[in-house]
Amino acid sequence: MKILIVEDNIEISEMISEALRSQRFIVEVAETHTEAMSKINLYEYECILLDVMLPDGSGLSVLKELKSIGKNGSVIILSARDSLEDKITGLELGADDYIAKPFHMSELIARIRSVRRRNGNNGKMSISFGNISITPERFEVYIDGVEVDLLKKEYDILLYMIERQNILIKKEMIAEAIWGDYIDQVDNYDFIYTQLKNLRSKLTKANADVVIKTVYGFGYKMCELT
Amino acid sequence: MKILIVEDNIEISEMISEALRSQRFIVEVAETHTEAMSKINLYEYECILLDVMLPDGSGLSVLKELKSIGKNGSVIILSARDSLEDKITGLELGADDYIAKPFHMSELIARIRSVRRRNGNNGKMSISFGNISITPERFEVYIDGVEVDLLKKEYDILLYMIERQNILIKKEMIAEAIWGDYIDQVDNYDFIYTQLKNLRSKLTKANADVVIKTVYGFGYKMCELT
DNA sequence: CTTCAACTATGAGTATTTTCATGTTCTAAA
DNA sequence: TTTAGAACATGAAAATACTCATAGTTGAAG
Repeated sequence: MKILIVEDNIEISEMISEALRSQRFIVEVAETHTEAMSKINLYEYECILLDVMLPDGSGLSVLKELKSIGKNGSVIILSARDSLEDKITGLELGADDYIAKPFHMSELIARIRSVRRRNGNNGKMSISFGNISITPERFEVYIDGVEVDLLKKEYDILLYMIERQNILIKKEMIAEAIWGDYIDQVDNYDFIYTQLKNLRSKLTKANADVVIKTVYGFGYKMCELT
Repeated sequence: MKILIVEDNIEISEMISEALRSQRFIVEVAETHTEAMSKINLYEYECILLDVMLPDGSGLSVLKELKSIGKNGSVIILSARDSLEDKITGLELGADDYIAKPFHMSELIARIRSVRRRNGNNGKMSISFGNISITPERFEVYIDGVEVDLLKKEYDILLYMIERQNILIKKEMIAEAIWGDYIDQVDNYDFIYTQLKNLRSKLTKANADVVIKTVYGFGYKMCELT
């Protein structure tokens, strides 16, 4: 899993590289439009993280050029501001996702994994946190190597939270991600409480060393047991 | 409320569809001038979102052609740039509104609603076929004016099929539309058979004058009772 | 440090969805 | 035209998801 970070600010790219390397990604960095293009021409990257602000041109022009020469690795746009304009232009040019700075590293990692899965890149990737490991292609969950039976909704929630490990997750986001449209303006979240209760109890019973913390008035956070 | 998005960029059209579907609109997408015209000839759309830049001709020519054959659904022009010519030409050709990219989804939705209101369709946004009528906003189904209780999956399927009335629908499409991704490679369609059985029996019990025909080896087709 | 209202947890009951076993219909090939 | 196998239908059972009533927690206001 080779990733190219196109970003002129060295502190930022270092921070990202470090986070990704700790997740066993192989990371390279390009600081300019020119450098990015020459690297892209020389090597294959499975995913490219593209800053929109570069010293010698917009990252979007890299994207454009990249698509015009027929490269098809996944591209995630990093934008300094939450600019809808960049987002639309980026997606229009063929980017796979968009993330606004500042972002949590784990959110970025979640996006990278999700983009990879969407693009069907090699089917054997598993995601893990603590002693929990998930194989999204097979809908299987292991804790300490032992398979755990989860119901579909429980599985959906667990996957969603593990992809966002250590991040505060609003209840609304969970509802939207797992239940989708039908959950527009609900007056209560009983269905989440119940699913979470059951999920938690299964995780505990299987001796998971991660825990779903409640953040009063906000949502939840999946953390490692200290 | 059926909406056609005429837009060649799939990322963008998907972003829009998703936003609209979450608002209970029924959305279809055409990627080219040709596809757009054939869909418009086949079905009635209450609103058409028209990108001005298409691979095989300007969206404006779709608009022109559409007006020349006397279709009167609302049309909203989506322009990649804030181009005054496009706006003027579009409105001159009979578009109902114009919105410049990038736009906020909420703005687009507001425009659609406003256009719809202007065109006098206020409030009742319902889809019907034979004596069946559905109010997607309220998840209600009426047959001969009498409300019929359907379970959620039954409702989903009915809505999906009514939207595609008189069209052959593959089982796979139903599965994908109603059950989503995790149905990928199933070895049987028992769940569809069962849902269909229950839906059919409810429709019959309520004296619907439409019927779900089976097309052996392919799927189903929703037809009016002859 | 109380109090109160909003928020969350939980067990049990209810409803919905899926699976299963079995029977029926359809189509292509003999 | 017969027949075999796949596709589909169906009722009932099993699995899953949701709702409800109730109880416990939290944090801000007094």
